Amino acid sequence: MQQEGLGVKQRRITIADVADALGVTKGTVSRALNGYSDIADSTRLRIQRKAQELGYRPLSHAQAIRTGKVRSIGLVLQINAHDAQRPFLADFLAGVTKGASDEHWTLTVSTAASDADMRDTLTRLVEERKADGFILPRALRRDYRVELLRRLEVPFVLYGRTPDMAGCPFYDIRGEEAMEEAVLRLAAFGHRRIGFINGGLEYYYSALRLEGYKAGLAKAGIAYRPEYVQEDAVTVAQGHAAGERLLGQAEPPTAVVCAVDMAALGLYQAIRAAGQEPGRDVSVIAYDGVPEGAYAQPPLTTFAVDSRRAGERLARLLITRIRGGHPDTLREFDRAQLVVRGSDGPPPRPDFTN
Amino acid sequence: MQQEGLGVKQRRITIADVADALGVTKGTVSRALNGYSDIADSTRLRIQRKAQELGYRPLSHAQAIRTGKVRSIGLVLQINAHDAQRPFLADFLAGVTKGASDEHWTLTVSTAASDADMRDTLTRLVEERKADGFILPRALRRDYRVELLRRLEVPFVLYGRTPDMAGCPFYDIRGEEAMEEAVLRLAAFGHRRIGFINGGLEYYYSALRLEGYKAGLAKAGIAYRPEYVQEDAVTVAQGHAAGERLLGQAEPPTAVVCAVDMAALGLYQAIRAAGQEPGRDVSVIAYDGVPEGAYAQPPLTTFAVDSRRAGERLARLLITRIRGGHPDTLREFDRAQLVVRGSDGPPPRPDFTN
DNA sequence: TTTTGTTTCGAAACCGGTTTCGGCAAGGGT
DNA sequence: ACCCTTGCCGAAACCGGTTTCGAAACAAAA
Repeated sequence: MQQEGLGVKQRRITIADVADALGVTKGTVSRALNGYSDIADSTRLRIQRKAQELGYRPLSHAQAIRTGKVRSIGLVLQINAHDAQRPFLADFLAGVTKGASDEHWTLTVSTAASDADMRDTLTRLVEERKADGFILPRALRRDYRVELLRRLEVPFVLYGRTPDMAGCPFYDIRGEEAMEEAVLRLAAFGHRRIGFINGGLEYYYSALRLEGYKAGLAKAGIAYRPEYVQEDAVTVAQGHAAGERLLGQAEPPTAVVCAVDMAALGLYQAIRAAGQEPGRDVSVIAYDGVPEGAYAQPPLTTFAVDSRRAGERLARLLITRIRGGHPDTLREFDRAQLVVRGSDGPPPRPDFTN
Repeated sequence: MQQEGLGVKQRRITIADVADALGVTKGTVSRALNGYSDIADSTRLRIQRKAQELGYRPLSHAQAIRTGKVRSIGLVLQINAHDAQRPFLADFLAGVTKGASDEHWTLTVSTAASDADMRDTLTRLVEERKADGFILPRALRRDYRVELLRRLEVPFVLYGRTPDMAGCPFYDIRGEEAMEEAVLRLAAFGHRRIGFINGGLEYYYSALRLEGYKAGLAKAGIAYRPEYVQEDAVTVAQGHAAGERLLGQAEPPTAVVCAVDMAALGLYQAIRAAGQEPGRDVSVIAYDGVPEGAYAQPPLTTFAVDSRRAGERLARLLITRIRGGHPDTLREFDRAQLVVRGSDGPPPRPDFTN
């Protein structure tokens, strides 16, 4: 346990120490440890053993000066007011650092307040070689970060999808499947008037989730009614407003699917303001799995995403990409997990209007 | 591999380029740019100008190999279930990266799931020189991270205070002042039975805030009643439970100060469960300024902390510490900002019991 | 036996910076 | 006129690794 006290501040074990201990040269040690084929197996074994015994760990920034690779994952977070990713941030970071440190990589994070800021930050990190590649969270409909990094020939991996996915590694959770399943579940309860509150318009996921909602309606044999769809609600306030627009109609929905939990919490307020009770008078199924949903009244039925796993998978994908993996093989999907709580059920009375 | 694409991928400007352009040696350029005194001012100016013109930026990891400093701030986040810091994480990170990048530093973040994990992660980052120093968020009553880094002789700066502050740089917000002010404010409204729901016991801030609460009582001339104090509530659920214990008493408080917003939101539930209305029957003042508080019914009166500023100040303090600043001069305080919303006011009827 | 390969490793250059050392020239004192 | 500083900068070593090049040792082929 690293006692080694009183300020002696013991010198690190360098590659030269390992070489000297074995009577070989630094070059031999380096090649042995890096898997070059011109090293006898017996020698490689001796060197690996001794390195292990001495506790030798190469300094990544010393390697970087020759190789150009610093073994670091870059992550630039967009910080804006309506930021639905915040609740998951800690879990997401935990996942990324897990995936990174398993391979002895590290995570370099920065933040950007605007698109221009994002560009600058990315280019700066690339120019100063602070990261070998980037995880791009929250894929946009038209993602300028992708264009930038492609031009700079810097590896990246997307969290989410974007229309033009050619040669673009990504990890994503099929939110559209969840939306479809939500509609079908509500239809099975007997709902026929099912609304949809969508998430952020600038993100591609909102396009996908809308498709999922429509697919669900189609499978359930319910006609699509544009007035039942509200776009661009990612906060409680926006969900509240969207809910008011939905419930203020002559023939309001008896159930609403929300693309984002926080919007659903706002919808709760709108439902109550209309003198009704969420879950009893209006069913709600949402998506994300934020902790607040579990404490809401009634507890929110939702499709939970595993942000930690997402972070870990993204880190792994990026690392193999940087190591030369072909982009088209680096694509991964997961499903959101339905968590049944108390906000959905049969409609208050059977509905024959549709 | 590394096919070196058809993109010209122009070579970086190195220190040698600058030197050649001016007919001087690398050493001269280096010393000029790093403020050595044995360089003529005229030469220094020429070199600075040319470096600027060419867009030369030294590679921090190339510098690091000689200097041992990578110009990176380390941040290891403890990830556990009852994590009150999550809401602020994005803002906090934004602040830290702002403070860091202003000085051309970067932020290396990692996570730890347990104390042992935290130790390992810190030592690993130190051994591999991934960070020159650390920001330690959430100071504990007895902070083993401080002991560890002291022993390793690695610079750090604490977010919060800890009992033994000798030679320990820190930034903190005086939560105790806020608690005191909250009590006085409630007393001014006419409350005499003021409860207190404290935060996480393992953190030193809870000791301080309890003192602040007591100081407020003393100033208001109200006797301290131990049964009015609940400890260790940082989540909605814990706040709910603490609220039940408070309200279940024969002579329940008419106002409650909460050390943590999330606990206050739980207290709301307990108040309603007791058939009363928060803000009208029981006043609540809390601390943190989480966004959920603004959307709660009634909106929560609270002392908001500026996490972004905290992150930025901490980054600056750490950097000057690493540059040799004396620890005892690196101490900074801020105040929390009272945000008056709708959860506090006069007691329902005057109280003469005390 | 000589030639030709192979395998394996040492020697040294190299990456992009920093830092030490010493020498030259100008200035100051006597 | 001489010595001694002092200011300024070039030369070269150095940091901890990686990578190239070539040669020694041995085996296989001629």
